[in-house]
Amino acid sequence: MSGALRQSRILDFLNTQGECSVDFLAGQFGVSGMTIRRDLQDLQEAGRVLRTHGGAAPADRVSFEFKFLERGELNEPAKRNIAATATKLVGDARTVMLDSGTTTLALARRLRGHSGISVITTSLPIASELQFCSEIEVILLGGILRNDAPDLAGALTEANLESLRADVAFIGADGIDEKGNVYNGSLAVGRMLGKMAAAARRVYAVADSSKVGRTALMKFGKLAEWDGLITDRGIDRSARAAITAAGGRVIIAAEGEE
Amino acid sequence: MSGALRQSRILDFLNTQGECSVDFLAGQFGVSGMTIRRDLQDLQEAGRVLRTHGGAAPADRVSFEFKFLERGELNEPAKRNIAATATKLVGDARTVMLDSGTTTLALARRLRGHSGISVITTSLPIASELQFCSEIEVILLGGILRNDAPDLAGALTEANLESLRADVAFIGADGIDEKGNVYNGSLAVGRMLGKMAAAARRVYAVADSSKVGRTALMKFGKLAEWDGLITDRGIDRSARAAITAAGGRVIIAAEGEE
DNA sequence: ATCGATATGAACAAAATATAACAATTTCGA
DNA sequence: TCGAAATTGTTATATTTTGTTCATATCGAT
Repeated sequence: MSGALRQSRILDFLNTQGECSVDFLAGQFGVSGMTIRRDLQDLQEAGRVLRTHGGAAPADRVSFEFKFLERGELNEPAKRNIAATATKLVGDARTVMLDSGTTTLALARRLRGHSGISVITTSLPIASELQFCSEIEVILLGGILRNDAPDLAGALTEANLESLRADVAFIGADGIDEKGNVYNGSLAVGRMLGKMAAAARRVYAVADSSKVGRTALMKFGKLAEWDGLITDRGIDRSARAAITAAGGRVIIAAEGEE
Repeated sequence: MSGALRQSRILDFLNTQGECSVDFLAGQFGVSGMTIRRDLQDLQEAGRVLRTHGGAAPADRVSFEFKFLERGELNEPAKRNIAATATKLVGDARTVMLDSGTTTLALARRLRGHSGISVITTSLPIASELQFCSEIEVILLGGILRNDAPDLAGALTEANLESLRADVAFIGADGIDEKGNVYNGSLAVGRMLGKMAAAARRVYAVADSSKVGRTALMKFGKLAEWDGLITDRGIDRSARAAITAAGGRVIIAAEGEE
């Protein structure tokens, strides 16, 4: 059993039966007390348990997690650069809509500096990221929690979008073709994103360059009707030219922006 | 066997039986540990597995945590008993509304066993708790994320409740007086909970006995119009008699139910 | 407050595991 | 068939993890 798994199990024990002694945990896992102490120290530093003399107690807070498959690295430079460029395009908008996704999550992190803005999103991680920013109002759109991703979609989400307006929206794309059509891999999400785009005065697509030139299940928008695509310099030259010719604006994220 | 196929099988192993050691995988495929390590490195870079020392875990997930100060101990026996009793009262309801709070969170954990039900909630921890139960549909009501608690309220939440109906609702109370009036400490949340109660066929209040005999800022319901209050045996005898006389039903949670 | 018992963390040692470099093998296209 | 490229195995060298010992700190009961 790996250390990470053992630590996770220790949390299970603490959460189900309250305080546990080091000796008890050592016996449960067949390891020495020192190992348990080191585990508990890690967990304490992460704020997940409270150390007591002789053992540990569940932290005096409920922590919960939203997990999702990490498609690409959150820290991929391209995504960070795209997020940095997108942040500048927020400008003086007071109301920002954010689609879910790792790029928009990186963008949300950068919004923490801004104050007095409202963020409207379907993404639980984004809501999590901004929950303690007292200067930012987070509005979560209602809807059905998807099984494979921590975000919301469905009829309720769409209905909510009908009654909201934003100054700017940043929407992720699973694919963008040469004509500037924007695609999503899910029918339900694509339909919802179409309404999100319709509810914002300015709309930007965010997508790393690998998405350009690909299509996906559902077309839900057109760059010519939006305000731009923010992507990285890896974009294919001819694809870029074709999109521009079709009326779309392509914004290349500057590199090394932090 | 090709490398790609082997990597795909490795994912199968990890997903079906959890953490696997390098040696185990090497034995399964009849290849050296080095080959497995290279496979795992590829999979890790693709974000599909988590490396651990000695093997890999399927927790190929990024997690985001919501944390909030817990007012009472989640592990307080009274709350667990109340949750256990409430679970039985779900009966054959297909749609369950859950207020946010530690008691309802404990109730949500018990619902994981049920299949084919829909859970409607304003609580992010509850959504988190149920997100991987594929048999349970989680509907998160939209709304404004509160700064001091991981749940939603506001006009959007109330509007969402207008369009939903549930078989049963469990609603936490900050206070319950002798006439069976149910109170909440926040105006916005109280108003929202009034709508939640109106949207359910059966409604139960859940509150540990310390809340009985107290009032709070806003009255939003009346036990006489609901189906009962689930509390623990610590409830004051005269308060219980008064509530019953006023037409409220008091349900005492059995102890030691796990 | 004092004492004995227990818990703790630092330092070190040992075992298990990872990494890098290189050799051997296989694959695939011309 | 040949040879380049990719894949895999082997070996030697780091790195991580775990266990043990021991001086110090902490707790609970007088």
